[in-house]
Amino acid sequence: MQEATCPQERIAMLDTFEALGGKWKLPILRYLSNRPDEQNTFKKMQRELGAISAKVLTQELKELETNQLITRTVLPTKPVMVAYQVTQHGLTVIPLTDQIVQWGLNHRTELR
Amino acid sequence: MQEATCPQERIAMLDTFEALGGKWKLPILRYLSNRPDEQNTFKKMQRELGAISAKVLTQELKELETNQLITRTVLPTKPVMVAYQVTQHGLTVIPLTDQIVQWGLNHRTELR
DNA sequence: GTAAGCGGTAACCGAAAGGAAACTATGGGA
DNA sequence: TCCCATAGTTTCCTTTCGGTTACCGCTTAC
Repeated sequence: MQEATCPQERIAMLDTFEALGGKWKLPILRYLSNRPDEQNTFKKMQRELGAISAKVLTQELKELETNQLITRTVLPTKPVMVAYQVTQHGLTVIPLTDQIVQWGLNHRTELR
Repeated sequence: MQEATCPQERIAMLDTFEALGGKWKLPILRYLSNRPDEQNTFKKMQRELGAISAKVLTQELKELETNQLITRTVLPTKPVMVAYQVTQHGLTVIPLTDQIVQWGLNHRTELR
């Protein structure tokens, strides 16, 4: 009897969703990859990303850092600032998000 | 001042998640795309996909049909059977899922 | 008649996700 | 002294997601 679904594929997909799942991780990675040379501080990101709360932003940034997709740097400024940057590994997500965007555009035209 | 995030990209991503989101839609599409010539009936899929409940399977299939990613055919058998097939449009999801699988594999090796 | 297989539907539940508001600690300026 | 800004943390709340169980109508086999 044939295998229902290839288990290692399922596991790989689950790995991806675990690292990139959640409402804001992909937007955050796209945001940071568009601003590789700026001081992407917490408050600046919160202002510019849209309607994300501090709690969720903290959470998503932590998980991205755990998965080595971004780095966190504390700056020696007077009110301490923290800057986030996308890593080399984090940049590998961009082609994937590009394809997600492309599929969404195509899907919309497909439905008329 | 620069745009925080390109709004049309965000919308396209949300479109994709709306059509493909949920625990089982991608596995179902991969399952069906691997069996284009079989009678993929409800019960057979439920048995072979793993731990999916009838309620959720019904739900996911409905949404996939709404988005024209699969077709639903009632067969003229004595106990009525229903067969599902992936559409041409549904097949366009496969390259995307391939990349999701690939990224998951790569991510695992990246973390050692 | 009764049980089994088909393709569902309806009611209920618990867990998780995400958002709002208040709060922390630090330091600078009026 | 009070207020502002930084970067969070904590508590509470609502919504959503997926799963369990029971049930329906239909047909065939025992």
